[in-house]
Amino acid sequence: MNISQVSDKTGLPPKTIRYYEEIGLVTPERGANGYRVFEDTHLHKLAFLGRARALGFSIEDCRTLLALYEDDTRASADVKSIARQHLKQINEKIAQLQSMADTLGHLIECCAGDNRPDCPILNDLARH
Amino acid sequence: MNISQVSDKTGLPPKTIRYYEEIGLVTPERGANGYRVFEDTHLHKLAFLGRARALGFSIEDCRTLLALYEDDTRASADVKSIARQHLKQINEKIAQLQSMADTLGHLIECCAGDNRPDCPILNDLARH
DNA sequence: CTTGACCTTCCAGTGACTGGAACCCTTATC
DNA sequence: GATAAGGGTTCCAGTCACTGGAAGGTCAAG
Repeated sequence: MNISQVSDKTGLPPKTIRYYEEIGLVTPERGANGYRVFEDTHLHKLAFLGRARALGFSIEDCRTLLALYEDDTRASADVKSIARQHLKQINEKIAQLQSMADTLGHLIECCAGDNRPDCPILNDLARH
Repeated sequence: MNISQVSDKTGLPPKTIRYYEEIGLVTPERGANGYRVFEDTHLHKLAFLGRARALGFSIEDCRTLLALYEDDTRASADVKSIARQHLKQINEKIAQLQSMADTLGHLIECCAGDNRPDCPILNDLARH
């Protein structure tokens, strides 16, 4: 399989696939012409990576998850621990964004949004 | 005022203040010794920037907001428009993170987290 | 034989800083 | 006057996970 077929099947851009090879997440062989040759195992791994990334896991988490996936003697506790930690960070991020959104929403409501210069948003940013 | 005093008063690290100068957000004079000399106006602008960044505005948005702030003939509608657009992006990001969190939370609940290898989290990531 | 769609590598850029090295200036103390 | 601590300065590299683009090799169809 060539890279564009893998791209189509996994939804990952070719650039991303090459990048994943560069950082050692997949290691496809090369054909006589220098093209990467992907096997089903690579396809499978890349799809795994795509889904893990879609859940927001960092590349390093993905590397660990992939290693755990390949390790028959893994403990599910290890996977769960990574996922829990990640979920915690997501929730913290959500809280932070929500706080921003609340503040912004309030300021926006207070702003007339007309052609006069008075603006509670700027007033708040400039508060002394 | 020297940079560390400005840092103390604004809460911005000196590195960040230098960076803001580099990209033209503030333009302090220099003393005979080459040190940056900050006036109250700079302090004020930097505090403004700190608060705008804390609300998640991009540097380019901050640049625009600062320009609007300094423009007596501004229309509050312009400020409101920037804020609205930003709020929209925040809300989109929250929705995306919330969706991740929901999926992750479900998978975590389903995972025994013991020393056996069976793991619904990995199964989901590896689904065919 | 040419065209167009592939593939390759390599380099640079993204955003908003952050860390570190190497070096200069100021102030206080000995 | 030497020295040491604690400022300040510049410049370069690194972060994260790609993404864009240039320059060039390969392949299949007409």
